[in-house]
Amino acid sequence: MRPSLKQIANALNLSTAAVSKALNDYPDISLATKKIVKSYVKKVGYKANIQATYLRTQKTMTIGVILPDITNHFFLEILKGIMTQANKNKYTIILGHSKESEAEEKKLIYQFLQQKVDGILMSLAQDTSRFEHLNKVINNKTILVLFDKLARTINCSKVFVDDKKGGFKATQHLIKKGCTKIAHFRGDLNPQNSIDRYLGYREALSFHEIKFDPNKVLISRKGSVKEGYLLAKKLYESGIKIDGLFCVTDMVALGAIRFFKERKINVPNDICVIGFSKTMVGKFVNPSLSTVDQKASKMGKMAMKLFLSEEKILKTEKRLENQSLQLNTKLIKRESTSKVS
Amino acid sequence: MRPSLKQIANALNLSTAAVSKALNDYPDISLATKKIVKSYVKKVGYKANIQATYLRTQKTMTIGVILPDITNHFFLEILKGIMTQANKNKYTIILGHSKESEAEEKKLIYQFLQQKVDGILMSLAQDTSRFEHLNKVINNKTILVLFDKLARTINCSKVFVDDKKGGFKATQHLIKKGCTKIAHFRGDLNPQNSIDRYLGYREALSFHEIKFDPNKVLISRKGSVKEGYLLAKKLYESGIKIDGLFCVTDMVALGAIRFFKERKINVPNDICVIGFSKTMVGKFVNPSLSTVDQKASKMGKMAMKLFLSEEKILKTEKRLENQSLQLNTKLIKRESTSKVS
DNA sequence: CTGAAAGCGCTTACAG
DNA sequence: CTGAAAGCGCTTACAG
Repeated sequence: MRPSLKQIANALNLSTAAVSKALNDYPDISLATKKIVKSYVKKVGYKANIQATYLRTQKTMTIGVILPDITNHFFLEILKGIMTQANKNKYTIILGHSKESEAEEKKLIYQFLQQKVDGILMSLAQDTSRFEHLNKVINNKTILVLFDKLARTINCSKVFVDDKKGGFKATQHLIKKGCTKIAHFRGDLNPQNSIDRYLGYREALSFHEIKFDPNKVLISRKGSVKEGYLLAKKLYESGIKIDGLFCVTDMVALGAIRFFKERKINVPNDICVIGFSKTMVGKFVNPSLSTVDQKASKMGKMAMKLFLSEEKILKTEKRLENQSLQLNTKLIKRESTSKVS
Repeated sequence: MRPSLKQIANALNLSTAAVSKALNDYPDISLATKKIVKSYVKKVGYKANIQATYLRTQKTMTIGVILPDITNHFFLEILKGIMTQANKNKYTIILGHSKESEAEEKKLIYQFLQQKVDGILMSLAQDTSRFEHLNKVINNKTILVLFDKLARTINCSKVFVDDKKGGFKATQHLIKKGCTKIAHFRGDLNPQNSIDRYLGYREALSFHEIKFDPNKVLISRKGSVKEGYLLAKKLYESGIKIDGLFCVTDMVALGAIRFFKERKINVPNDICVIGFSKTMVGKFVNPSLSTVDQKASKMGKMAMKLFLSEEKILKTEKRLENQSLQLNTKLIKRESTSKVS
């Protein structure tokens, strides 16, 4: 059994108050007693009971993290970033998995609030369209940091990727490789990310004075390999000719490439293909897949840093800053676009 | 602000004791009051404060999970299994990442014990060779469940894959495809898993009366793609001829295949290759990779179930059962072994 | 069937 | 500089 404060106090012939104050470096305790207390505590390995401490201080040193898809490599890199940063600052992570469902997300948030987490770091589920549960967090004075999938209208701190610039980079890369008939398999109309990637695509076209052709834009609802395959097929059978393709995710790109292979269309020589997200697989497939890296681990790190910063402001100034942070993407050039132009 | 027990009691003109008992279904409270209390509580959305409850009951309804590698898809599937099962039973998961380091693992365990988790579910770090920290968990009467990477000697509940049978299946599959000169890139000598896969390999050979040739067994320390490549190269340059290859992980197999491709050695026609673990990539590469599925999600589910079962036994009989559970693997046949024999 | 009281392990205003 | 006492929000033996 771990010793209690009382036991320490008894052993040292001090009051629990004195021991507690010594441990927490109160200025009104003599240096001598502090030394005695600290060395004894170290010896017996005493640590304050977190739950008991909470009852007085209302701080649990716990962060709730909600991920929409726990098997998605991108979110795991984010989680890794969060955890590394959290550990450094003595925070504990409790993990929730919304499975892309708004209902699950809601449940998790209520659970976290009940557990009195100091903050919630999360990415919204695909599903999420109403935001009362998020406002509940804010009204509860719990710090909320949204990362990646988020809604601009929510009043909290945010970290997100500059998807528009990312889409621009991807498209421009194709243009520089000599592509002029560039298709785009975009994501669903709802999450901001896919809209922004699409806007980046359009901007790159107009910047390089290539006429936009709505027939070359198809929508992938789930962003899956299968959809990529089917969209490529649809485009091919419609007779529209292309020499470049920018896909909203790596998975969609992989599906498209699979279709092109079947039809003996060479990637990259006949069609250059680029994805988005830098998933694990892209490096191993043949041809290896060019993509846009979102720097997931950094996103996690920044989300946690935003939390820490907000926490500090909250403590000293009793208010929140609600900072927004936009991260840059990085173009990863690989075989699927390595045509000599 | 969430209401407290006291506020509920005041509003209902009852004592806090009565309200608490009603909520926890004590038999000595009238059905009528229970109804009143419960409906009121539901209306105002009261939930008992977890930390305060803990102080009395010593139950935190929290499970600590330690993963050696948080970006490894296999562990994430396990985590998914654990979480689904945990949620069903109202448990919260706090997550630790040991990064394959014994020191980190130790720290996390001490942190979890301090946080008074009800149980710890973990897979050992590659690094871990001493077990005091695990014994500390056991002595602390905290339930310990080890999954996947474990040490047989530790006195706790365990879930693991039947690696030997898995290795047997993989090797036998090659044999059935007509391979007779089968190499094995095995894992390091330390973790039990790679030893068992190796033993399965040997058993399959001897079962099918193929002479074992130690020169066909090479060791991959880290199980990486690069090592697979280098081992394949080494074997090739040594002049030893093979027509089948069983690798300790999918990554090693991928590396080997990359080398064979470079040398225009056809997989599967010249050499059949099979991996182990069913990583994401295997499905997308060309040729797609045959492998042995470890059913990670089931492993997580079972780990959590073992915990629940131990918890029940601990509560009623004040002792632990320390159950061991061995899971079966499943052969996944894909292109890398689809030679017609 | 219900309530008063003690106590889980801490922190902190207050008194000295 | 140190200690006695109250209290955070619950549960539970005990009394009635």
